[in-house]
Amino acid sequence: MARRTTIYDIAKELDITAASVSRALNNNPKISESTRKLVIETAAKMNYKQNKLALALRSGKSFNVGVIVPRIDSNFFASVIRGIEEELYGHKYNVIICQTHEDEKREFENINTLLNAQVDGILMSVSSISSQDFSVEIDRIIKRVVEKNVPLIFFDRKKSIEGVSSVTINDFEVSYLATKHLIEQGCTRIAHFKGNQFLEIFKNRFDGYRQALIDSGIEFDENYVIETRSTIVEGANAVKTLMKLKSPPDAIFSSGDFAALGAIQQLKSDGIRIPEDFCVVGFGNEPFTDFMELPMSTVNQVPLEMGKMAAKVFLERINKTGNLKASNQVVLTSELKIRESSLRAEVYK
Amino acid sequence: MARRTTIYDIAKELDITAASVSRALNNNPKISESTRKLVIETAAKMNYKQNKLALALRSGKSFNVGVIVPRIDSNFFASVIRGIEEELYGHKYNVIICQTHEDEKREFENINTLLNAQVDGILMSVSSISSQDFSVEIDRIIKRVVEKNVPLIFFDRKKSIEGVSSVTINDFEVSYLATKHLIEQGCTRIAHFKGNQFLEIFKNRFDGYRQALIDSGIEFDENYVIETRSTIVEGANAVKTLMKLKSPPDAIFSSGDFAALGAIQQLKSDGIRIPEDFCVVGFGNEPFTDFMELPMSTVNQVPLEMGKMAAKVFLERINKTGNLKASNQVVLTSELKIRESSLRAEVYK
DNA sequence: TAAGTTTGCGTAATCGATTGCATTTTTAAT
DNA sequence: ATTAAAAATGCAATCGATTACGCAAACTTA
Repeated sequence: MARRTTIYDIAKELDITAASVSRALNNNPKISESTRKLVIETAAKMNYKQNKLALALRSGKSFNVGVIVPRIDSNFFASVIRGIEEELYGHKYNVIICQTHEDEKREFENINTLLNAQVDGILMSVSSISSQDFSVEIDRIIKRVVEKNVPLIFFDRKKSIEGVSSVTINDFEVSYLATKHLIEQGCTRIAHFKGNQFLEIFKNRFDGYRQALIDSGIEFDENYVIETRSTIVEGANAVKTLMKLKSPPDAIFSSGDFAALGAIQQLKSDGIRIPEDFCVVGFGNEPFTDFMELPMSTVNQVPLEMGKMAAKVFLERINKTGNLKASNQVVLTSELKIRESSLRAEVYK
Repeated sequence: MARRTTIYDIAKELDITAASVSRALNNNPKISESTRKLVIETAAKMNYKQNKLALALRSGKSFNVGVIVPRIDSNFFASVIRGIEEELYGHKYNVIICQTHEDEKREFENINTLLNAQVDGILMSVSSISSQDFSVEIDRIIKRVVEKNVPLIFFDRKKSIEGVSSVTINDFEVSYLATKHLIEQGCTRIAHFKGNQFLEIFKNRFDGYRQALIDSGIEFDENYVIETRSTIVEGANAVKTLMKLKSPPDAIFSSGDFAALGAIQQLKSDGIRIPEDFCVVGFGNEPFTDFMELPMSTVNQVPLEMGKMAAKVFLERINKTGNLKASNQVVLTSELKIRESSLRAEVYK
């Protein structure tokens, strides 16, 4: 391996010291113009490239940020990461990706790995939490991150922890709107696929749904609420359960697109007409929702904006060394996309 | 910022030297059991975490690999990255993500950034190339990477460069199969949406398509081949052009799913029946292809396997220090997924 | 020309960990 | 008890860059 040129190599070449080379390359005023020119030329000639590792060790800044997501191959997370990368690119930061696969253990490991790698910040979306015990443990390690003063920014799946910034969408409001929309379409028995209630976003979606019912004078019925992960299979199973009720629902507001898709597939194979007999609204605006046989109503979580905003919050935090405890809770406005799966012709209402 | 504990802190605490602490923590045999125990306990108590930056500087191994993709928010690339991350996770490597947005300039920049960050390897899918000049320039910088002996592995969008490993799919063969399939369905005037011909994968897809025609005794007609990027708009426009021909085609084999989708949408709005009047096969197996009104035939590029394989090739390369020049060209078998957009009932053939 | 000021550059410490070599301590053998 | 061998530990260099400090040369100014 041809060893890479260092400032010492340049120094030797010019018979000066590495210190001068460093100064020449860093716009340090304590160097003569002539030497600077010489160094810069020689550096170019020798194809010198600064070793960021050495710089990072010395300066304490690695110019890497860690991003922790449950998985990367979902449109939402991939888009958020795209946003983060784009925003940070101009600021010379690199993005290190970690996946948890919704596994809390992996979450600890990832946080530790990133801290050991001396990242300058961590942007994360927390994993589904399987138990209160884990929740407590995660809180503990997160507090360690905060104590170390490593900027931590949650996006989407946040936890409310003092001193930690977050970027989320208006889950409650948009869920409220979605449910209201179903009511306006004439639906009266609206079911909900709720997500893991340890996660605030899913709690908020559930709350928004319930509040909309209450405000519309519709009785809230627990039997219409099923906890599902957002997969086609679980959505199909959930809707099967629902349709066995004495008084089955006539609409679903799902907290995830895939569960909604599973429900639609199941309903169709049962001969139920959508949207005439049954309306469905999903959540996430996965690309497929727009290309389906029946385009699905859903919520656009503005992932690109979310990623960019999370990156911006990180950059702000980095740039004000004082005022360390200030945390920043950004709430973006999401977009209810009404499509055919929940849009009834007037005659059906 | 509470400074992180270092081995020197532990050394001071126990009144020994950092060297001994290091040995104790690294299973070095030149240390007594008693000291080792003491050090390990104290390290735990003081919440010591190894600084990977210092280790990387000293050892020359950063345990980071760079991944360069045109964009991360496509199902294909996101899945490949997932595969890479999963495979490398167990080997303690981290993944740094870079996007080029199909911009050659960004591609240079990203390669340089990664080299400066001292990554232990680069896995990349090259960007669309806008001109021969750029192609030459990219070749030059890639050769620099090879000279520096930094492992470089192409996946999917490879370039043929000596000493560089690659993981691809059998683009020619599967395109041949897809075209043959269309012929078997009774299609006789098969068009092709080809991609950027500077990229081998698109060239291979085109060649596979053409060879299948020739081998089936169908005349190859240049007018049936249109270069498009894989977007809905370009696909729709391309099919408009095709349908204006004196003898319009009765099938399309598209080198991308989105262009195929655009074509289908356009054909439908023109009242053309699919698959009865017109068959379409895409490429990429984007999730939406399975959830469309008419599920689309396409090619599953096995991105997860591709990512894992690329990571494996990297690991192999790392682990054999000798035999440096050996490169590894892995070709995975992709899967033609025949769905309704190209599957005619017997009566129509 | 003497004194003070500025400029340019070298010396050496630092970031945190590892490791070859030297030295000390312990153990074993006679 | 003596000595050799073995084990444990310390010393100091190293990875590559930055920077406070100090010294010497050059430049001002009177």
